[in-house]
Amino acid sequence: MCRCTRLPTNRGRGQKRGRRPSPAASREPVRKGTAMPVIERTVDKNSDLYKLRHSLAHVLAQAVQELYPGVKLGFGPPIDDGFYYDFLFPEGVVLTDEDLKGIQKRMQKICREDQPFVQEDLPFEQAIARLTEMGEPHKVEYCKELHDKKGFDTIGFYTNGPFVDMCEGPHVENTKNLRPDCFKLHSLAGAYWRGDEKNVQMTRIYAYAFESKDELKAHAQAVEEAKKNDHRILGQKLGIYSIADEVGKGLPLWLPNGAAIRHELEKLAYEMEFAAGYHKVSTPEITREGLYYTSGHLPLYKHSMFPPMELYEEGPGGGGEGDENPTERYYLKPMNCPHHHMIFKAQKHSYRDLPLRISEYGRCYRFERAGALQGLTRVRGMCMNDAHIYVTPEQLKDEFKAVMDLHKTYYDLFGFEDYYLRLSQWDPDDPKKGDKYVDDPEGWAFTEKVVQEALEELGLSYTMERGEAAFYGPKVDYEFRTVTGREFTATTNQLDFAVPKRFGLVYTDSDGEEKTPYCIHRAPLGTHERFIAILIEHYAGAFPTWLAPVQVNIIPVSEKVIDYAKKLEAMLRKDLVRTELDDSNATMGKKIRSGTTRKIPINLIVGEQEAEQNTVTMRRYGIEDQPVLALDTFVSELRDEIRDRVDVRRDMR
RNA sequence: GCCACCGUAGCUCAGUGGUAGAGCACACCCUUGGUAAGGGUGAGGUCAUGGGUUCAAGUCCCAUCGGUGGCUCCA
Repeated sequence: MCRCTRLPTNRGRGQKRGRRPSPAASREPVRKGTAMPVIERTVDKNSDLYKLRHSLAHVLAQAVQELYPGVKLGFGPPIDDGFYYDFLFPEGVVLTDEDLKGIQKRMQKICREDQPFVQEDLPFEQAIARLTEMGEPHKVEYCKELHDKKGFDTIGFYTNGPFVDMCEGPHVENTKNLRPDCFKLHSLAGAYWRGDEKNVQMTRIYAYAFESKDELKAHAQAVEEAKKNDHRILGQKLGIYSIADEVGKGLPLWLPNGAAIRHELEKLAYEMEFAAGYHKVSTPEITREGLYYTSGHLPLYKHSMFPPMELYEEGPGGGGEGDENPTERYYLKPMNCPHHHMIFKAQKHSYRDLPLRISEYGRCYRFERAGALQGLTRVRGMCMNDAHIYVTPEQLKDEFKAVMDLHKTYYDLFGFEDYYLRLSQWDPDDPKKGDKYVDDPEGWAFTEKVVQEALEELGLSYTMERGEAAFYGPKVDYEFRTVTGREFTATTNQLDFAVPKRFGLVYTDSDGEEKTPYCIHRAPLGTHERFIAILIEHYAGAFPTWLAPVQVNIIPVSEKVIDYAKKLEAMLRKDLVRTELDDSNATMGKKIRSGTTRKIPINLIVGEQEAEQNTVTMRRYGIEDQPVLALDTFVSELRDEIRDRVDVRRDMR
């Protein structure tokens, strides 16, 4: 991509006009696209911080036991920014946010006491006896597991004051080492025992904890600050999307500004895919059920699909109560792959056609559970940057690598740095593997080797997850964290050695034999919904010009120059630049403020001087200097900036 | 789906049982202004929805719907 031609970024240029800007205090700060405050992801178990958090978790349990006799304990580990503890409260006791204050107070009291942490190891039988006597059924269960499955002969316990917990440690020496002002209980949540929703739901209390009061305060502030970049806040403020009860949860409405971003992403994808030899296709959003038996979505994926639309002899809606047998069932598509396979099948293919790459920004609908929905990151209706690539075994690795390269091109363009790759493989030792994976150990061995080699040949680092594969093959996911700290798979590259066979897809090889192709499922721009959520947060709502919903805002100094401003607007719009003219009856300062708070990348000031000299004064978002540019220079350089998708503020993010 | 909390104007929020409020945004008028909020006037709400308690409910209770934070699940 050419980056040599670009509009001046205004930095280092001397041209300034007018007064100095007013004091910064009156301004909306130009936010950086920061993610969550930096958090230690893996705290060393012997570090002071780990001991502190671990010990405070015990103090929390101790305080809760004192205040709510009869409470049962679950797990209480240190986490990234503090710790939590899970409790099962006696029947009828419901904890609310208000109660946290009282618990925190009791904890602080314990911290002021002189209670040494004393460690002891008990033989397994004695440990069970003690936990049983303590009335801790969950601890007993876990203790047995440590013994039976992990071979522990002795079990560790820690005692401080009146409180005893089964625990491997380590801890601080004494509760008085725990500062009462460096932790804060901040939220309550339901959590299933051992993370299994078939188990009882316990009450989890979360806390922040740091080594000093200042760090705690800084963390709480950073969390507040990060929330301002939340795509749900900015999406509302910048008019990107809206979710209306009347339409349905998880079904976003894209406002004009959001639709403009979608348009740019689709244009980007089209250009990249066209150049890489993809063929664009289009498929319907509803489909007869039979296709999903072929694909295996029914019944395997049924829980994530909207229930079917049923047709009866007498027409849609049916012939009434007695008419129980629909003649046809249609489903909203949850994925595009079955349709793309049908497109492959619609024509006869030779090995000469391969790799055959078919792509579509396809709309899919999934019945996500209500509690899982979240802004744009988790929705029920989505539009996916999908493509399926059919290849011979020989082509598989290179094509998989080409998709990884495409990812890299996109990620470099956006300047993404804060993400990681996750390689998901099957789990041959999973007792339920028959339900989760295609039963073809050789296929798994081959494709996993291909994927791993591809990653290594490209020199990419990744984490490996056993048991996280798709049912048809291994995959590489690109994982992101939102400003609120949630992790999401943004984009994906998957290998499929099973489904083409189910569909009976074949190509004629050079030897005249019909063979089944491998398939790569890929979505390097993910779905519009999740990807735009990431972009909003990444750019803190201040998009580079090519992606910005409104690219140029024209601010006439007075009505005297309205004709010049209108001419300018018409000229830019003719060039397909998303331009607005602020001809409202407001002062110039007000218009600048408004253009800036809307994070429009370029505000143009035009007054009598500009009109006379055929120039514009360019005010870029987040950049102080304001050059005066000849009109044709501005237009041609803007055109280049947009065409080359240059992000002039890249180094400032 | 489960646990906790929340739902008042387009947005952000105040209003703890007795005549629905503010700021921003919006409309109109004055102002024609050279770099982050000029002034005035006005419109806008069955207080999410439906029941209940009460002489009286935005306020108390119940249910439903929606949102937030988690758990589970996932692009």
